[in-house]
Order: sequence, then C-alpha cells, then structure tokens
Amino acid sequence: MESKLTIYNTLTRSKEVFVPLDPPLVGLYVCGPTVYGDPHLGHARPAVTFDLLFRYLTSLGYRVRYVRNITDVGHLENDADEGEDKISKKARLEQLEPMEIAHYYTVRYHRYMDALGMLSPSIEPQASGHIIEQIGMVKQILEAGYAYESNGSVYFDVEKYNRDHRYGRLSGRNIDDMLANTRELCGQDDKRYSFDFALWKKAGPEHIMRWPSPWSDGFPGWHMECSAMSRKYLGDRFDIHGGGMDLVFPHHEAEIAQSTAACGHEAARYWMHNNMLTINGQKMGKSLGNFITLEELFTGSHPLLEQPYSPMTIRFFMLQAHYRSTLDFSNEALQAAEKGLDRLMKAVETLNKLGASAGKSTVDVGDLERRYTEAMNDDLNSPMVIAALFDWTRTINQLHDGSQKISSEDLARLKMLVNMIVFEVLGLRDEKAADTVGGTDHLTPVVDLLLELRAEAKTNKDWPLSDRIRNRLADAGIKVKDQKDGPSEWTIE
RNA sequence: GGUGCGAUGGCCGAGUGGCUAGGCUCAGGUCUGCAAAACCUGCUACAGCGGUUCGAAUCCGCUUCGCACCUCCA
Repeated sequence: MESKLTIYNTLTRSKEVFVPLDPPLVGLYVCGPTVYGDPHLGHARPAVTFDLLFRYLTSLGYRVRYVRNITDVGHLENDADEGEDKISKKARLEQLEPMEIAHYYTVRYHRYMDALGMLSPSIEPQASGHIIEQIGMVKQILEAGYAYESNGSVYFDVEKYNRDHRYGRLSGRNIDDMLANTRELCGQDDKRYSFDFALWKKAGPEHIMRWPSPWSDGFPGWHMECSAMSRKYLGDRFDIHGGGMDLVFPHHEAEIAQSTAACGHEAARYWMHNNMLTINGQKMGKSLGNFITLEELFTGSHPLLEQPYSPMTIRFFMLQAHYRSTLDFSNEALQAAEKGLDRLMKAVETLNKLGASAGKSTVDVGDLERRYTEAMNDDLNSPMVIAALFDWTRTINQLHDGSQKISSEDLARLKMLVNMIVFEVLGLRDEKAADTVGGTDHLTPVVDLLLELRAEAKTNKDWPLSDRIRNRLADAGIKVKDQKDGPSEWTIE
C-alpha cells in the first residue's frame, strides 16, 4: 500500500491522494439502479468505473467493502416530489406487485452485470428493506432541527441547513442566490421552498407501497435510502461515494445535507463521478429513440446497431476512455474496440504459450509495470494502461517470432503481470476461449486430421486441395493460421 | 438564465509547457505457394483570435461551437 493512488474528488474539484480512514479497510458506496426497467448502456458506465476501482483497490491490498444499493421504492418520476413512484407505476401498468417488478429487474440487472464481468458488490441492500433505518434517520434530522413536518410528510429545511452549513458545495450551487430569486413560497404545496426535498412522504390512497411511521403511512424520500444504508453498512464516516455525474444534484447534494444534519459531519470523504455516455453525439433518452438496452446491444436488435457487440467489447470500449470523459457510442467506435480487444486477447494467449529464449532479455518488463502503476494511480487512467498493453502486444508478437528475446525469469514476470492487469484489474475475459469449451474436445481430433491432410497436400504442392480444406474450415467458422515452421494453428471464430 | 465540462489527425480516444500516446481505418513493404496473422514504414493533429514564455496542443483572456446538470434518466 505504498502506492500513491490519486483520485479526483468532485467535492474539491481536484485530484487528491487517496488516504483511507482506517486502512487496510476501505468503504465504498455506489448508487445502484432503480429497478423498474431493463438495464441499458448507461448502467454499464458507472458499473465499469467502480468495478475497476474495486478491483484496483483490492489488488493494492485493501479490504474493500463495496456497497451498491438497489432502489426499489421512493424514486419518484419527478424530483419535485410530484408524480408516481417509478416501481409502482410499472407495477400498475403491468398489473403486478411492485415487488415482482423490482425482483424481475433486479435479476435482469445481475444477469447483465455478470455478463459484463462485474464483480458482485460486498453488500447490495434494498431500500424497501431499510425503512426502519430511514425512519430513524429522519427522526434524527427532525431532532436536529433541519426538517419540518407538514401534513404528514417531512421535508428537509434547506434554508436553515444552509445557514449553518453550506448547501450546494458539491454541485457548485449557491442557495443564497436561489433564495434571493425564489422569495415566493410554494403556495399550495406542503413544502416551504421549492428546493426543500422530501425525507418522508405521506402516501395517497392510491399508493401501494406504504409503511407506518410517526408522521403518516407513507414512504421514504428518494435521497434517504443512500444516506441510511451507507451509514448502516459503512458507518458515519466512510471513504468513497460514487455514482453518475447526473446524480450530483440533487441526489448527492441531498445526501450530504442529510448525513451532516443527522450526524453533525459529512459522511463520505471522496466523491467520485463517472461521466455520461452519448450516442452519436446525443444523450441517451427514451424520448430520443436512442435508448439501447444491454440485451439489444448483445443481440444487435436495435435499429441503431449494425451488429451485435459482445459484453467484453462493451467493457473494453468503456475502459478505453477515461471515466470522467464523456464517451460517444457509435458503431465505428465499437467495431474498433472489438478488433483491438481481439488483438490484445490473442497476444495474451500467445504470451501464455510462449517459452523463454536463451540468454538475456532484450525487453524491459519493468516498463509495463511502471506504466501500469503510474496510470492507475493517476485517477484510474485505464486508457493509458491499455496503451501500454498494446505496446506490449507488439513486443509479445516480436518475442513470438523471435525478433526479441526474453529470459525465463522476465517471462514469468511478464506473464504474471499481463494476466493480472488484463483479467484481474481490467476484468476482461477471453470470450473466444470460453466459447470453445464444450465443443473443442470432440472437434480437436477432427480438425487436426484435416490439417494433417492439408499439410500432406502442401508438401505435394497440391494447392487446390490445400486451399479447399482451408476454405471449408473457414466456412465452418474455423480459422487456419499457417506458421513459419511447425504445424498450422487454428482458432474458432 | 444559473452551474460545470469540453472542442485533438479519416474515426475513437490519452496527454497537458519542450521529447512517437494507443486502438481502428487507409497506403506501401517483409514473410508466405497464395491467403490470414504477425512485423516494418508512411498518413504527424491539437476550434478561431490575441497574450504570457527562449518555447504552448498544453498557461491566461476573448470568440465560436458542443455537451451535461438545474426537470425522470447511470
């Protein structure tokens, strides 16, 4: 843990050296999905970002408790505390229990996250399972005087909070200005000011999801769940809170206010936010018709997609951009990522089969190690790591064809390093290798026989036969690669 | 309107005072019976206008354009 990992803290708008509160433990909380619809491309970005962080911290020797919530209640359609609960609405439309909706989409979410190679969080708490904790925290905020009850609902008193602490620091908002401009009170509403947010909402008669509380039968405000659950599992103070940039305001701003009001101090030390993903230069939105689910992506079943893209292609594509940059999705970019990943995985395979050369190394394995460490420590600069890996892809191919040399000691170190970076930290998986399991055992002797016959044909300079075998195998999805010396190799495409 | 972020070669995408990012595409070459793969070579860019500097894509200012959040969205 000597490394100097720096991460960009949204709170200070600068890169800071990461110092855990209680090493080797690290507490990481990330806002998870609201499970009312199929997981889409946008869900993959924070998942990849924080999976990378989780994996890297773990590889540095930290014991990370990674908490990612499932929002199954309280997330309304409109943040002005109007509108229907998202889960309830879906349940009503599909004539199902809200918990059926939540369960169905939670399972789907897990399935696609698994496909994308995400490690499971340490704890994945559901908002509906933590109503008691949320009510408890609302009580504390009321006792501290930073909330008021109004007609069975409880609202956070932003104006009062702002007098004692500063509201809006994370998102760069100035409440004083907002106050000056918003002198008129929200007349018919229960709230005093439009920017006050609900901690507890009284449920109308049509509301299915409701729990008893000291104030009314109702349900918690959306922001409460993260404050209550992060506190329960990570404590009053914890290291890192993450999420998408779109959550900075109001969600995370409200979380900070809630935690500070209840505990007297802020909860999270570092706030990390991944940037958004655009599709052909536009943000993804249901109304824009460019809303692509992960299922559509993996099967190619969306009008915008020229072909299916594998889960690892998506993961690699995202890792090729820095998590704080906007990333533009396009068929061209995805196809480039697919080819690049293929090149990289082939090199890893080549490396793992490689034997040491005689004599001293002509390559410096330390170069990869230094570049990897430096890049990851610089706010998880995965694109730089991948650039280094591609430089070493060339080197590995040169070792393979003998134009470079490597000692057995260096080779062992290189194999260890490359496999660690590619599989354990970047979390990639060799999809082609995985595909062949099951079929290969029976196929191998057959293909080997055909290649033997082809080798004989080649010896006899019977090119038509040789090419026929190669072409027919290609038609069957088996690609033949002739070697300079030795038998031909083959791979399933 | 408010708050932020950005504009990099054919495409994607790093970098951030002086030294080739990388991937994909394209062109030429080596190898090969021919392919494929691999390797070598080439295409050398930083929105515009000013300023600071010995030197700026990188710092400062202005302009133009784009994006995100402020309203449901990861």
